[in-house]
Amino acid sequence: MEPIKQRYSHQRETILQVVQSTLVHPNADWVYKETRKIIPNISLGTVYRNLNQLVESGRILKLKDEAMVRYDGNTGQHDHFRCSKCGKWYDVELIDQSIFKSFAEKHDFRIESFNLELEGTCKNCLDS
Amino acid sequence: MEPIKQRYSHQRETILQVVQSTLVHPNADWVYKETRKIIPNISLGTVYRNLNQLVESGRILKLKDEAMVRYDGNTGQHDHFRCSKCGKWYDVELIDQSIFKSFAEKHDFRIESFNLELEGTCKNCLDS
DNA sequence: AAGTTAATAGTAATAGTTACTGTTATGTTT
DNA sequence: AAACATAACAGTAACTATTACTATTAACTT
Repeated sequence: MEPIKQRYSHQRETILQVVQSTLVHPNADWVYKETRKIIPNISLGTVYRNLNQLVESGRILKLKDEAMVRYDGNTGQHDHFRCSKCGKWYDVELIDQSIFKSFAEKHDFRIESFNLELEGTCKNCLDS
Repeated sequence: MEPIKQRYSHQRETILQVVQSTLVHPNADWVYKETRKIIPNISLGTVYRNLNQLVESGRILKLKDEAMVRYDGNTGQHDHFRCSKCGKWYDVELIDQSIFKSFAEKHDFRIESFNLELEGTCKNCLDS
C-alpha cells in the first residue's frame, strides 16, 4: 500500500492563508465567504474538505470536534475526558475552578461557565 | 409583564429522569430513544424543547453550547474565552498544560488534546 | 364546569456538514 | 513536450442535528 500523495492546490493554500490571517476563530462559512473574495467560484465542499485536511496535517486547529450538543445530569463541578477510541465520556475532577475567578478579575471578564474537555485514549482501550 | 408560568409536564419530568439516570453524557437523539421506551409516542421536538428548558432552569448541563465547528490558525498552546454577548473569541493563556500530563499518568489515560473554553462577558460588553 | 393557554405530537423547514459526479489540473513517465 | 494517472475541483444532492409551525391536548385558574 503506497502512501497517498498530497498534491499542491491553490485553493488549499488560499484557505490556509485566510485562516491564518485572522483571530476571529472562524467557522467554515466565514472561511468560505472570505476565500470567495480571492477565488470567486470556489465551492463550499472544497472549503470543508481542505479545512479537514489542514486539521489532519496539523496546520490549523479544530476547536470543537463533535458538532453536536451533549447533556449531563450531573450539575456539580467536574470536567470531562472523552475517549476518541470508544467514544465514552468520563467525568473527571481535574481543575479547581477558583483559578478561573482570579483570572476573570485580572482581565475584567465575567465568567459564566467553564468547559474543560480532554480527549485521548482511556485505560480500557489502551489495554485491549 | 407577568412572569411566564411553567406548567408541570409528565414528558419533561421523564426526560429529566432519563438524563439523570445515566453517565453517558447523551445527545438529544439518545434521550429521545430512551424516553420513547417510557412514553412511546413522545415527539423529537418535545425532547429538544424540554432539554433546552431543563438547561435554562439549571437542572441539567449543556456540554457544548455552539453546535458548530470553529477553526484556529494559531496552533500554539492557548485556551479560549468566548463572550456570550458579542460572540467574540479571545485567545487566553490560562493553564499550564503540564498538569494534564501528570493527571493522565495517574489515571492511565493517554491525552491527545485539551480544549478549555470559558464563556462569559468580556470587558468591552461589560463597559457598554 | 368553563375558560385560558402552556405543552404536546406530528410534520415541515432550516443550517451545518458530507457524499457524489463529471471535469480540471498537478505531478509523473515516457 | 505529449500522454498518462489521479488528486483536487465545482456544482449539486443528500444527510443529520436542530428549530419552527400548526392543530390538538392537558394543566392550572376562576
